[in-house]
Amino acid sequence: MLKKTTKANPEKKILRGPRPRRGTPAETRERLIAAAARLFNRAGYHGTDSNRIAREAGYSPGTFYKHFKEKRDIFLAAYEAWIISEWQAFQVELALGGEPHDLARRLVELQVDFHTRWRGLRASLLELVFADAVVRRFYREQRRRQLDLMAQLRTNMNTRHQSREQDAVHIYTMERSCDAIAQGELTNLGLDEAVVIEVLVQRVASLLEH
Amino acid sequence: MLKKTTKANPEKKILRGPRPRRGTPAETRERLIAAAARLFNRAGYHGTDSNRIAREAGYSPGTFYKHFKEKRDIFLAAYEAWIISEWQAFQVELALGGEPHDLARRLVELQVDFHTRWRGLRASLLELVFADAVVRRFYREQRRRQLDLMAQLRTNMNTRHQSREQDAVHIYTMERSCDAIAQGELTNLGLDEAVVIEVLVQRVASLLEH
Amino acid sequence: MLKKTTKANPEKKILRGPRPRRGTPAETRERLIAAAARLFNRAGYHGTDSNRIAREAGYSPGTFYKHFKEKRDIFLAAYEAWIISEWQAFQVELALGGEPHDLARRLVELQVDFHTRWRGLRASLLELVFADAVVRRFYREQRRRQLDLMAQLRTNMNTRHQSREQDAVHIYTMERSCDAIAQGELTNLGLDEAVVIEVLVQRVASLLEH
Amino acid sequence: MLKKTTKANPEKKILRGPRPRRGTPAETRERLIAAAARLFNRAGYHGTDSNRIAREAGYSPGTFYKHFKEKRDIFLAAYEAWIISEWQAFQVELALGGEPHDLARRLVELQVDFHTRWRGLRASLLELVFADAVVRRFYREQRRRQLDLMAQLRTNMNTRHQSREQDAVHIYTMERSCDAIAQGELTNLGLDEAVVIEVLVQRVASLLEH
DNA sequence: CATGAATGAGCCTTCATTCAT
DNA sequence: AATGAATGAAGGCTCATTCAT
Repeated sequence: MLKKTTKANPEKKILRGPRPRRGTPAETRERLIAAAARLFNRAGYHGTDSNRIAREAGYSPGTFYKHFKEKRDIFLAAYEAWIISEWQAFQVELALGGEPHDLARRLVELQVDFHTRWRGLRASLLELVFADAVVRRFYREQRRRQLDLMAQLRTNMNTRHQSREQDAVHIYTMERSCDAIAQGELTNLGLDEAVVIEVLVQRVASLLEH
Repeated sequence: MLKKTTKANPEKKILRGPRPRRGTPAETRERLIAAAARLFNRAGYHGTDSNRIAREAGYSPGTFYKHFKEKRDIFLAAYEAWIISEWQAFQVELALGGEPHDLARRLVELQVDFHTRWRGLRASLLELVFADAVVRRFYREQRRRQLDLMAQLRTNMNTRHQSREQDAVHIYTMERSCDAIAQGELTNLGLDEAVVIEVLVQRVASLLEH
Repeated sequence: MLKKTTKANPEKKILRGPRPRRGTPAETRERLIAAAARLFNRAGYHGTDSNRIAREAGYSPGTFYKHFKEKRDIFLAAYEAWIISEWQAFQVELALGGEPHDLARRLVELQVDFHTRWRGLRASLLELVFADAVVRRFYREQRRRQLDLMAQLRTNMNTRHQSREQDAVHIYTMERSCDAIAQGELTNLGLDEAVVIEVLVQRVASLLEH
Repeated sequence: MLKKTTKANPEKKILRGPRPRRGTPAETRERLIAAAARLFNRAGYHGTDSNRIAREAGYSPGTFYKHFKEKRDIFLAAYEAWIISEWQAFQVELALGGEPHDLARRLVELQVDFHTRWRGLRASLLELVFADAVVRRFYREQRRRQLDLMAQLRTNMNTRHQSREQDAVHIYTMERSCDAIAQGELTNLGLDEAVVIEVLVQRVASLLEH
């Protein structure tokens, strides 16, 4: 009753990822998040199970739960990783500056690129935001920052004035269009992605001009 | 005699929906779809189980699977029901006509209304489109019809010329903005929904003008 | 993602109990409770897993959870089954009546017998009463009935007067002694079970005499 | 920068016990046993995990398993610690002597006190004795000593003669009644603990008189 | 046409235990 | 002597789906 007998289970040894064993907790955490991001982007949140994430990162199920209280938490962590990385890349482009139209193009391409690489996570995001209060709160917080940033940019760059509500519509336009490109929707419908991108570039550019 | 222990499903018999029992297959099917739509919109696709749908409609699990090969199928059916109803309402408004700005307002409000009532299904839609090839095909088909309709409208109404790509971006803008309103995102962020709606109305109106 | 592929798992077919398939829910429930009682009495609560209970009853894991919300619930149900059956047997002996000493002996032997057959469940009971608030409430309720019954018997039989507190100590004495016999503790320590039983019989008899 | 996502074990570093680190092996062992006793008495054996015991004592899981081969072993060690301490206290009272009734009262109160402080461990004891052969052997050994002591006391004090079997019943009565008091069962049922204690005192006193 | 009991694969999560440092 | 990251078997529970009536 008390003592567990060990059973041989040879297949359990087949690990997909590398087998790090012993690193700093931070490294392990990062590997888990990276693995989760990969899998979420391949199969979505509901198509990915926590044991598989651990295995993909080269760990066992227990390790997963040493770092994340529940499956949802690693989704949030991966989501955050995406936000941070997209954000940084965005800041880099902004800092580089350039002609409004050029800058706009680079920004749009950046967003398309990120939405493509994170499309699985993004596809799951809406359902989780709808169904899970914790994800919703986190999501709203990101949105708030995004709007704050846009407002601040408008001030700094002395761009065409518009309201936070107009900013929101702009964000939604960009976001949904980039998702469509990322999901291959346009190509699939016989539309020309380049044209859509050009439309988006125009919109962004018109914001950047004073 | 003695206190009864907890029963797992004491409410099993309590059916939420009416208790139709015996009707034409078509009626049964409709009731199931209506029940599914209600539940999907309350808890999302993954938050709704097929037995519960049957129960909500007043049927048993077996009946569910007599009418739908798998859970996904009833999602598609509910999705289709939404599309058709929104579509019809849209046509009615179009037929009523009126001043471009007025018509635009009615159309925007219509879409907001539908997206609000179907927000749970819509929230699940993207993940399913991403993860499931059949849903994806169905979704693409709807999109194609939508684009065809817009193109046709443009011709009929002799409106401002724009490309299918521009139509797509317009659709995305409307869709994502209406979702945000439906999910309560704007209110939650302290934005004024009325202002956003006004922005959308302007965009639609500008399309309706020649 | 959505569709699960069926995997062959031949060993899963090995069921220990009979394979009833389709009976009334009440029958299924009874079989599950009987199986749980058997296993709890063999290995204790923590040494018994819910899947095993289902299998022992001839069902699959899902069936278990159709009838019991959680593992604890079937423990309570088995506990109740024991209480009811011991109770009925006790009433039968009381109704048969007889000489105080004879009756006392039959009652003691009855209790020893029941504690022996239910020793595993009894062994787990205390820990659960301690650790689980729901089990505790249920347990207390049984105790209250037991005390009520003793009080009532005293009145009816016009037996030697004693307080509810004295009743409690009597109950504890009987209970713990019967557990010890049931667990084989006495034999194991080289004591004579018959002598202990005689001591208990004397105590019960002295209560039955006026 | 961005809001941190939930961490599984943010409190991992927060140690409940003092932070001893480095001491003689015997000290470490004692601290672990003390921590285990505390936790077992709070949540029972199955409600306490070995890592938590280590943490509570200010050590790591590895240290735990350096000192105890398995979780069961620390249970036995805590159990033994209780037996020894109760035993010593008992001897002290006996040595103090006094009027039979006074002595009896002190002994009963002593036992109630110990059973109260060790109630979680005691609650788990029966299940472990039932389910685990090693615990069972240990437990039986304690019982044997207890009976031996009683026999010896009877000889020394020239008390009323009774058999080992009668001793056993006496022990069971005391034990189970004290457990009930310790678990709050009596208060919970509206009985008067003081009265029960008085009953027990009478029983012990009658043994101490010649 | 409908039932609903039963299925069983598999997911999430825990926790006793190990071992490289 | 101690650490603590990592393990992995296994348990509780769910839910899409089937099938005998």
